[in-house]
Amino acid sequence: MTDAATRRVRTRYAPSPTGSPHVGNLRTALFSYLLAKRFGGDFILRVEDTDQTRLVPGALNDIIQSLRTMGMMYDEGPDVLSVEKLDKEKYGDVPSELLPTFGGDHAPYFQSQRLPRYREVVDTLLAEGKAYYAFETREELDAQRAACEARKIPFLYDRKYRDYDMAEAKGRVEAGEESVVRFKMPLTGAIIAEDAVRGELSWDATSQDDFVILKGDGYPPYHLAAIVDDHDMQITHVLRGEEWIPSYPKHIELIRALGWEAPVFVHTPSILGPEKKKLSKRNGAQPVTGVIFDKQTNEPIYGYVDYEGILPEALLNALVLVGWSPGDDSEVMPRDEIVRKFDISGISASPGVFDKDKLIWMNGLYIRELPQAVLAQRSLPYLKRAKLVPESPTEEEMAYIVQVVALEQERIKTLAETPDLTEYFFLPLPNYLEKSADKWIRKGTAKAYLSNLAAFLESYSDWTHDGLEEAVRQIGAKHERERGDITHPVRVALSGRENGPGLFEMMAVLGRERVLARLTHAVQNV
RNA sequence: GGCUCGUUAGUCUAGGGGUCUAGGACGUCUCCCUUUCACGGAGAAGAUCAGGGGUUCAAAUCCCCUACGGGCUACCA
Repeated sequence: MTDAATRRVRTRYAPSPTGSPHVGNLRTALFSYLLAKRFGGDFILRVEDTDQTRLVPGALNDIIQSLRTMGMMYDEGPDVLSVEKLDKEKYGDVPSELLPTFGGDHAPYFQSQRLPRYREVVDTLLAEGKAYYAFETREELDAQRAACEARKIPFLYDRKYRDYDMAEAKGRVEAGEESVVRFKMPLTGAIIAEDAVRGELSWDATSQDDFVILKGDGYPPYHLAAIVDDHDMQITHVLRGEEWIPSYPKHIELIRALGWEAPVFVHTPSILGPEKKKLSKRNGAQPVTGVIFDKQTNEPIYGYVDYEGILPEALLNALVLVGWSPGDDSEVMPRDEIVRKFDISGISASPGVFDKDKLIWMNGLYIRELPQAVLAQRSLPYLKRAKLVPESPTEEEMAYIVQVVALEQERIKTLAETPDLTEYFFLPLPNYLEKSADKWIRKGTAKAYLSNLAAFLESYSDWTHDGLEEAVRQIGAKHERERGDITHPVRVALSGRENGPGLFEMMAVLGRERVLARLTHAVQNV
């Protein structure tokens, strides 16, 4: 058994802070997180910020925020101190409450803060004749590429400096000439590497070229940095999107040249948008950042807009099912069950479309399982945003909110639709749907019935579900009404619409004052 | 164009040579429950397992070809 198989499992999520994560990114993070947790190992967040020109302020915050929201906080990664050192102009700020005070033993976790180490590795490669300086300018390279494209032949770097005299090269570098360092890839033969879900992958060496491992600006590109860090941070399993497969031969050759042991590589299938294209911001992938709730009080801590009112636990459950299956028919699984069942063998090789409908269905399932008070707390940001409830509800107002939300619980599919579903409970008077008013209030003898009911209810004492049902049915019967003819006019008068919770529990929650006011209003003004 | 990965119903998936006349879930439709909607329950439609060749007594499952789709093809990640 190899060392890697017996070592403590350590996985990593290594995003580049060039944008907010979307479900595709997050799913890769999730798989990494789950694998680590499955085997009691460590999940590491490493920030791949070697391209300083593409940094997007706020991206870092969103990356950390989304991990927190999803309950997959890293065991090692950026901490308060390392984030403080960052240029806020370029990275944006991250609230320190979001960050651990101590990042871990393998700091720094920002590649931009690890430059000396990369330089060291590059120097070793240079000294061993496994890499070389190259002096083409970007413009020259671009011209070569363009020429190849024009002739419709594949462009590969021509390795002009591969055998260039090292002393001479060093002289030019020391003289201040701009240069890059390139890695000597094998010239012939097959490059074979193992992928944990696809098996053996193979490339012909002639399809590869000598890629850059140190850029002109002194930063390493991904290929070098990731390999060095994965080694230094003792990563045992690299889970990354399948878009990395083409550069896998570069990585494996680098690892071999350095004499290191390779981690297990797991290329996860892409998540596709509805157009069957890989998910990206361009085809409608929305960033996943979320409302974060305090564990004790369930109060929202950060006012983020989340993934369309989706509960993190539902998103996690729905997401894990794209590209992974436990092997049996289970789908709705609490997080600890997912952790228990997660394994590389269940990861599929084929890309999948993320099914929004199924997510929403699953979210409804999770919402129905929420205790009423928790559901109310989680709906609160949405209700506040819609200005239906005050910024700081009193205890009494909160109690009403809980009752209201509880009535709609089985109808709520996403938190975002809570305001629409419940607005008539909070508005002074409901917004009457024309169609519903025409059908149930303005037609026939409905108004006489409603006005009679209002009069009766004014002095009615049994203001409970059963009591109210008794009262309404009694008055309804007097007007020779049956079934829907009894309830619908009342329902529309009270809520302005035809659909909603059971009429009598609705009346009980609304209370006498609101009920009478609305009945009267419906008779007189609708 | 080159390289590379993939291909089971609209979607996510199970299955890895015989038990597959292909199982589950979302979505769709029908019915039941019911004061409405929803929930819940029962059922239905929907897949020649991309196509074609092999291998085998036997293939969704193994091999090859083709088609289609994705990805990569930077001093981006």
